[in-house]
This record gives sequence, structure tokens and C-alpha cells, in this order.
Amino acid sequence: MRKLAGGFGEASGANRKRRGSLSVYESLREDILWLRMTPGAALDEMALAKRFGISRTPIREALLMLASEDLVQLLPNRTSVVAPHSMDNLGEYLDVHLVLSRSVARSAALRRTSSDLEAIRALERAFQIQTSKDVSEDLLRADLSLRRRISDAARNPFLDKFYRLILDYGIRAKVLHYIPNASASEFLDAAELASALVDAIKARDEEECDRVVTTMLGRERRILSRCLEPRFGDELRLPPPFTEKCAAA
Amino acid sequence: MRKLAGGFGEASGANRKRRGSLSVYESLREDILWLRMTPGAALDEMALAKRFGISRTPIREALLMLASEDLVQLLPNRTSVVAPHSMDNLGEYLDVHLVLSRSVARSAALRRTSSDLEAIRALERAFQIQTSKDVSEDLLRADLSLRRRISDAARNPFLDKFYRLILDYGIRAKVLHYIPNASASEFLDAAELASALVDAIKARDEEECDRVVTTMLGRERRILSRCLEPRFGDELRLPPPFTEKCAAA
DNA sequence: GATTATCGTTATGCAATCATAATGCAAGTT
DNA sequence: AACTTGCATTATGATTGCATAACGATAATC
Repeated sequence: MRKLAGGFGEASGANRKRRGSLSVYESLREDILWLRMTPGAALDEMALAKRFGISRTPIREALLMLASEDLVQLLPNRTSVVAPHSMDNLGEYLDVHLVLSRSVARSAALRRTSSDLEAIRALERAFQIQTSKDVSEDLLRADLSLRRRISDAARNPFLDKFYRLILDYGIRAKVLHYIPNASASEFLDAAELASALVDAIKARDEEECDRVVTTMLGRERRILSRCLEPRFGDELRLPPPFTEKCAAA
Repeated sequence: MRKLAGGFGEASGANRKRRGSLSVYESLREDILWLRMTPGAALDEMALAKRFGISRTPIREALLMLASEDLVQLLPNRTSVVAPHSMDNLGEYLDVHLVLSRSVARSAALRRTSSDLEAIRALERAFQIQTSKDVSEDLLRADLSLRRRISDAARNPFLDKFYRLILDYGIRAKVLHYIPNASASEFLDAAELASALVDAIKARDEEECDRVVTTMLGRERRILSRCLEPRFGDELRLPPPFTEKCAAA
């Protein structure tokens, strides 16, 4: 009696019926990162099991994997919650993001192959196209694809792992604060910088890569910190019951 | 009326009977990192369940957590194995290790409190004592404790997470290649450098921290790479059945 | 005699059930 | 009226059992 892959809204994307926990993991991860689930929202295992049409065991495994990326908080003997989104440690986040980004860029400049360069160029063009439109999720996705491909070219599995973790962890902050607050001119700026970065990678100019990346992230820092000064509780929309839980934890 | 820690055999070490999967995780993690389990060894879930006296589900959860740290390879529908220990990407490892270590040291210099400094001094003394003895696991543990405490003082949760992951991931390489190959004089050197590092953190001298850490890791790189040139398959002791599996994967 | 196909064994992936800790409500007491 | 105590509810943590995919061995064939 095999149930035909749920087909409930759900992630039926392209997973050829592989491990159920993996598809649940990926689906939930996307939902959390792109704020389709509210930070602090409860993750009831039975509800999720019903939603995905499978039993609780693979759900638990998915939550465990998400918890190891700090996207889910596993409270002992209590319902897990989507990791609260805090801007408290934005500074620390950006510090690490900068260090890793510079490392990635420098390594990519040194180790890229010509086929790396082709793929990077293609993704850069896709990014350029997006920068001419309105600021949207698609822009962020194009940006992410470009950066990840550059990280591939850097050929350092350790660096790649950390870089992707940091990159993805920052998606929520960008969706929340970047999209509504960044102006078009700033993104034209980003387009020029992206172009300069790829040029520098092509030229194998480590120092120039470092400079460009530092400038890029400096711009991002400015945009994000600009959203920090005014009231910041408004956009979070944490339902009252969770605020105190988060404070307690 | 709290029930006093059920205490079914196993691992009752010091964990007040919290989630079984956690104690299994910690126990297996130690075994893997300190090479009490051979890299490539099979991790039979039923055998582990019997060994720990619990059922397979928490075992699976522990393996999942270990897999997210790349300490276990989860092969689909096949028995999981302890992550093979490869020196192929030692260079990439050391690159990331250096970047993170320098970042930690600089941040610790800036953000340490005086109580941080006290704790760090204490751990440094413990390390100094170990350097006067033979090179052993205890020396490595003292070194790790010192570095972790410095990372605490750096007060950057993102950096701390990555730093600890990299630090721990490197334990196996050190146990394998560092302990039998490092000479006493090199460890006296390490002792002086550790002292210099703590001094620099005390003085809040970022640049000096950076220099000292760079020197420290340069020494380590030399020792490790020295073990790389000669035959490197000997110490690994991978049983024949796993070598081809690793190659295939 | 070597290769291939088939079958039995084994361990994983998942489902369903049992046990326990935490929460919320209600009742009783001071 | 406020606080505490106890119970029922609920969801997690774990156990058990079942279906399926991969591995090993045997046997059959060329």
C-alpha cells in the first residue's frame, strides 16, 4: 500500500522518493529561512507528521538536523520552535561573515579553473539581470547562487561548509530588513561590485578580491545596521506567548 | 517527586539521565575523535543499541548529529561508518583553522574581561605543566581547554561554533600524527608561545595575538606536514574492506 | 572453470504503540 | 481574593515490530 508521495503542497519538487527525513528537512529549512514560518513558531511533531503524510520518526530526524544548524530550538520535553530571529548578535554575525567571505574570495582567485569562471560569469549575469528589477527574493537567490558557486571554486570543503552555513543563516535577516529597506541605487552598486569581484577572480588577483569583498560587505553592513536603529520589534511579529519563552531560554 | 535518574547501565557517567540520544552522541563522539573507534569502522545500529542498552531510535539520532559534524558517514540503506580519516585535504583544513584561530585571538584580545583572563591563565598553567611531561592525550586536552576558553572570551557565538568544530575535527589528526612525531623541544616552544598569546590577550594587543597565533599554527603545520611526506597509509590502519568503500564514496 | 542469476539473510527506514515529563485548569485552603 | 496543590491533558522520548533495499552465498549456465 504505498501512498503516492504525499503530493500535499509540500516539497514534491524533485525528490525521487528518497529518505523522507531529508525531504522534510529541506522543505522545513526553506520555510524557515525564507520566513514562511514565523521565528518562534511552535513545531508540533504530530502536526508536521500529518502535514507531510509520514510518521513522527522522520520528522524528528529532520528537526534534529535543523537544530544542528541552529535553525530550530529543541527544548527538552517541550515542543520545538523555529529559532527566534534576533538582531542582538548581528555584529558578531557580520564579523564572521566577512572573514569567511574574504577567505573564500582569495581562495577562489587562487584555485579557480576556467570552467569555474564560466559558471561564475553565467551566475553573475543572472545576478546583474535581477539587480535591474525590484529588490526581491529572486535577487537574493541569484546572489546566493553566485556566492555559493564562487565557494565551490575555492575548493575548500571546510570553508565551504561554514560559508554556506553563515550565508544561509543570514537569509532571514536579509528578507526581513534588506528587501524592504535597500534602495535601487545600492543594488546598482552591488552589481558593479559583483562584476569587479568576478574580474578579480578571473585575474587571480587575491588582493583585489579581498578589497572588493570588504567593500561589498561594508555596504551590506550599512544597510542592515540602518534597520537596527529604529524600533526593531515590529517586523518580527512574534506572538506574545513566545516572547517570554524566548527571553527565558 | 523527581525520579532520581533511572540510571539504566551505560554512560551514566555524569549526565543526569537526560535524553539518551545526547549521551550516546557524546560517548560516540569521544570515541571517534580520540580514535577509540577506527576510522571507517562500521556503526551497526543494533550492535550500538545493545552496547548502550537502549533502542535503535536514539542511536539513530546520535548518528545523525555526528553526521552533521562529518564525524560519521550516513550511507543510504547501508550501515553507517566512522568518517574515514584522510590527510588529503590537510592543507585546506589548516587554512581554515588558521583564519578562525586568528579571528578568535583578535576578538578575545578586544573583548576579554578580567575574569576571562583569570580562567585563561589557569588553563595556560595547566597546559604548561603538561608540556613538561611526555606528549600525551592529556597534553592535547589541556591545549583544547585553553583554546576553547579563549574562544569563550572572544564572545562570538558564530565564530565559537565553527572554531570548536574545526578544533575537534582535527583531534584525530593530532592523535595519529602529532603525538608520536612531535619532539619535546617543539612542545617547549609551544609552551612559550601559549604564554606569549595569553600575555598579548591580557595587553589587548590584537596585532601581537595575530602574530603569535600565526607562528603557533605554522609550527603545527610543520609537524603535521612532516608526517605527510613518508608513507601515510601505515598509521591509518584501514581494514581492507573499507578502503575500496571509501574510494567508491 | 568462470560468470551470472536467483534466493536467503541482514540491517536500515518507517510506522504504530507505550511510558513519562511538562503544562493548564480546577478545586480547595488560608 | 490570592495562592497552592492535585489532576487531566498533551506532546515528547523511547520501544517494538514490519516492509524494503542491499549484501552474500549458492546454484545454474555457457
